[in-house]
Amino acid sequence: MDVKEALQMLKAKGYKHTDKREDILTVFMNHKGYLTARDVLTRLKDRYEGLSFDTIYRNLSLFVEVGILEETEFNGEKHYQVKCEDDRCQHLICIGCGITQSVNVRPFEEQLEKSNDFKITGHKFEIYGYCSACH
Amino acid sequence: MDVKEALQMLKAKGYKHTDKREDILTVFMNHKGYLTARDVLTRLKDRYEGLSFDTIYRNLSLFVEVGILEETEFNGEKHYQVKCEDDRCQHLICIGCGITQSVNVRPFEEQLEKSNDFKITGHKFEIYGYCSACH
DNA sequence: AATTCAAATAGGAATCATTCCGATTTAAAT
DNA sequence: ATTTAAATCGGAATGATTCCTATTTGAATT
Repeated sequence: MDVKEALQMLKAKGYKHTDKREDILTVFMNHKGYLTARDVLTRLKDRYEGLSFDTIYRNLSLFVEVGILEETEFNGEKHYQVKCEDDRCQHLICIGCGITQSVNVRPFEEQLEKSNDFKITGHKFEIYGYCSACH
Repeated sequence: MDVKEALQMLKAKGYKHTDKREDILTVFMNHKGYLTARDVLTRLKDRYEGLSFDTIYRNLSLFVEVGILEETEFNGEKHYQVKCEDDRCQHLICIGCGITQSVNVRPFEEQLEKSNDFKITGHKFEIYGYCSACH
């Protein structure tokens, strides 16, 4: 996905084009990985003197809603990145009652570490939804 | 894991036994799923008039450090539950630079939904660690 | 049973991310 | 050029979490 495509997705849903909106999208399209609202503000504050967190957060939420970005939380902050197309999976957490069901994917994780040259220090493996009792 | 075992883990590391500490552990051992600090306070405020968030959070962090509980964040809050023994896995996030590597586990997720009678509304699939550039 | 001292706690202030709100500005359709 | 809803600003409000200082407590020791 590129900036042009993202802007078209917004336009298709009736949202206006603004310079800030485009620049926020550009920041994400040129970055591989997660960014926080503060990261975005830091990258754009020179260009826009009075850019507010309200504007950043409002746009980030919009982009998630429209399907341009995806959001996750860690280290006490929300983090955003361009949405990946291929789905992934996790550990079951009922958002109705909090009941969890776990899934053993350890062998898979061990293989990942070996084949990706990545030193694992922690993990998060969750699926949110409704369990049978909360449907 | 039960309360007695958890208390022994604490004692082994030189932490004192307190009634509050034991009651917080009991709350978790009797609950299947995640709880927030507020959830714990709600369950114990009748028994302990002036129980403070500081005490709750200090103990929750200690329990995570010692390996009794595990922590995750969603909906803007930290959530805790008794630590699971079997590891799980995710999506790679370098805690040095934020770079991510994704893994397609969609077929696995589809099967989970069918076989667990669980309606998936969202997911989180992440592994924290260091990528090859940040070792 | 009394003493001692580091650990634990209470209570409230401080911090930090995020959201809210009223006033103002802007995009883009007319 | 006009109009109007959407977008933005700036700062206040909120809510979770952490910090700080005085006080209390567990449990080891006398």
